[in-house]
Amino acid sequence: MNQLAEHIKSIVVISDVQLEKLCNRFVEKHFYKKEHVLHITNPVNEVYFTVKGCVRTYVHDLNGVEHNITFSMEDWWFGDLQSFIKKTPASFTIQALEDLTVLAISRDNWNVLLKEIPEFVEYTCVLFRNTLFSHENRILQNLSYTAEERYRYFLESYPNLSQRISQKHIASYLGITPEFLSMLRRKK
Amino acid sequence: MNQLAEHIKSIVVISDVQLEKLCNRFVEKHFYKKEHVLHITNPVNEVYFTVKGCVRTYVHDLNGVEHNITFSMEDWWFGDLQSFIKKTPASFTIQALEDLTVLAISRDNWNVLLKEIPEFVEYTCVLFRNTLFSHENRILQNLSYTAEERYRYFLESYPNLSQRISQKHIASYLGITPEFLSMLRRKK
DNA sequence: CTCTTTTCTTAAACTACATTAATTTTTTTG
DNA sequence: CAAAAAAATTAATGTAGTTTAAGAAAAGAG
Repeated sequence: MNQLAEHIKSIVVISDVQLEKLCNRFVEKHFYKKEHVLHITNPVNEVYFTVKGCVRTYVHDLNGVEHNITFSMEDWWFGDLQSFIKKTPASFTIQALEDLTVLAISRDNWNVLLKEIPEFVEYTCVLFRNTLFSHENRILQNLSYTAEERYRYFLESYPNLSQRISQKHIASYLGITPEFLSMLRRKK
Repeated sequence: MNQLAEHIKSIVVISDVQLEKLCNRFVEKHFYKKEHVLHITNPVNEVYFTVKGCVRTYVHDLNGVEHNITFSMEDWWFGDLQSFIKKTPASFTIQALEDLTVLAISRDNWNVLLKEIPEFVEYTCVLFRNTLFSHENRILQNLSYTAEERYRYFLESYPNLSQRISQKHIASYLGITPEFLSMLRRKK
């Protein structure tokens, strides 16, 4: 539970008492590699903080092709936020890419924390904002950069991730085929 | 000033007294068509609520080519949020595409409202979340859809915008050349 | 450790979209 | 309203990235 506490303290000022009240609302969960944390069509009642391992969040397009939207690893949050908040069915599928330990928080506990712990409001606001900013940058990159430039940027930004995730999945994240990524890598 | 008040009331429950205190922190500003509301390299000290007109927010890539990131029109917020919050230099340029009336709020007033009016915190949180969700959808679309599909989706989502904005700018938003968009339109 | 499955690579043919450049249409401005 | 400037169209040629298919390498399972 300590890892979440550290993460929160790195973002907002909060007393240890409040921090403990906060952390008590989370439940540790485990998933095996390849297991689904969240499956489209299921209701979404939790979001997750990653303690150990990594996951991919993806969608199926109209032709049934999978597209990786994002990866998450230690100290990152993940989940289908849109469905969690709007109470709509999941639109993403989330799969563990390694054996996974997370801290899960239910919608009810989430709402309790928002009401009772102002620091949690602040913390989540900062998280939302940062996510929003990284989305902005990603949209911008898709418009401005070639696949090769996007790949190089991905390597720079997430050097450790690229060691842990198969190229097939990286290609899908970049919006290209694995074959083309393979060609880019050879060129280097 | 009424228009902003209406917009806020459509999102959060708030008393008329609070609403007036809130609205008083905004200043009305005018820009002519083609004028820049915000220019890269300038400091960012305001964000804007659109009363009348529309704007485009864009970047220059490494080759100097412009890419439209987003359009905003009546009842939409715009600005370089990232720079506004982090106090970094602007990374976007924002240009009026029509004669423009906005309500501007300075960083100082923004912070006052966040402290004094809890409903404003709630309101901005909802705005951030919605922006985040629409960014998510856009990233997803860039990965999954062809230019033609993205164009059709744009037309459906913003039928009035497509009447007011030149195709050159729409093409840039979609990440294609005006020539190719022209070809797609002929095919229809 | 072997068999099976999945992932990665290579290469040829193909397609969505870019580039260039000329022409027409629309918008802006004096 | 006429001249100039900007935007839109068309068409030929070029290229980044896809598709298909086959073989090599790596990972997973018994």
